[in-house]
Amino acid sequence: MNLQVKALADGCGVTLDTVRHYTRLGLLRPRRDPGNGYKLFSHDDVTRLRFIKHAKALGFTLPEIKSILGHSARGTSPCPMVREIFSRRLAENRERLRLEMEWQRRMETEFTRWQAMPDRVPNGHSICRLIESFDPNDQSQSAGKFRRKVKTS
Amino acid sequence: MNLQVKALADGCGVTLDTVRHYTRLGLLRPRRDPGNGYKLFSHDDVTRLRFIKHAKALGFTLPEIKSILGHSARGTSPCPMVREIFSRRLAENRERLRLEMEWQRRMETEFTRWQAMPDRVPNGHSICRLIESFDPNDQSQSAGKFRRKVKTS
DNA sequence: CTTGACCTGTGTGTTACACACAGGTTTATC
DNA sequence: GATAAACCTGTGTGTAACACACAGGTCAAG
Repeated sequence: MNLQVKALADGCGVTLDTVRHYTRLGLLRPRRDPGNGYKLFSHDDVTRLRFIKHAKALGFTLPEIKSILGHSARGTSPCPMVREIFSRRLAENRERLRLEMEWQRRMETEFTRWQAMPDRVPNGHSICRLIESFDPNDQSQSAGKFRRKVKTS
Repeated sequence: MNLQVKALADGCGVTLDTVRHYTRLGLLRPRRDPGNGYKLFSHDDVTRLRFIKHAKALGFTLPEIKSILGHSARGTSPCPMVREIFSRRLAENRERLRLEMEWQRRMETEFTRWQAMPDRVPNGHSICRLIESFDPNDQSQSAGKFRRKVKTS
């Protein structure tokens, strides 16, 4: 079985760039066609790619998946590590969601307040009154994590 | 007022790298010391940096903030745009949080199921039974949808 | 043999910084 | 005044997980 990038991608329902990305990270290890340097994937890579899809759907990161694949290649059971990572991730997300829900409520309130405020033209002291009138003073930490990508496959 | 990077960062409670980062993005526009090429920030930059902190706490992205600062520099009121972006962000986050909460419940259930499963050593067909036993209600993954083999040139 | 569709690898951009590094500047000591 | 330590600087690179752009190779049709 000698699949080129497109064949593997189409067969597994991912994009070309995804296959290329995983290859660059070392999650897939294609041979190279000696003639043209093209990547050639085996059936083993199909198994790996499907596994990666599963693991990603569960919230594992690519470095974590790489580590799991490493265990697998060395013949040791990755299951304990998998449970541990997953458990930690669940706890993290539980806490993160709690904070974000709380923050969301604050922001909805803030927006309501803005609706009653007039537009102002900026001057030397002020750039946007709406934003500047927000007082982040609270026990709530800086919200750098507020926006974050999520896949909902 | 000629503040170097550290003075501005300390004065506004951000890291050196934050100031440097905003400068690289064009959110701050220091002059340069002709002697040594060091960045020199004005009081105007202090106002901007404080504004950026506020806006970020509200969930605005740096590109959005840059756009708002542009409006401000041109003397037009950024308030309508600010309300629009903020409104859209609120709706996005509402939906995102809803989906994430749902997903989180599924994952907690999945983890409970895993606790009852035995560890297995990987083989050619399986990498980790736990992960592979998860069914993301997805499309079937039958083996017949790969293309023909590619002849190696 | 040439056109055009299709395919390939690699390089770069995305978010918001953090970190590493080599080198310049200021301060403390002798 | 010289020197070493402490402090500061700019720039380059890395992070997560790809998407996009681009130049060039391959292959069937005409």
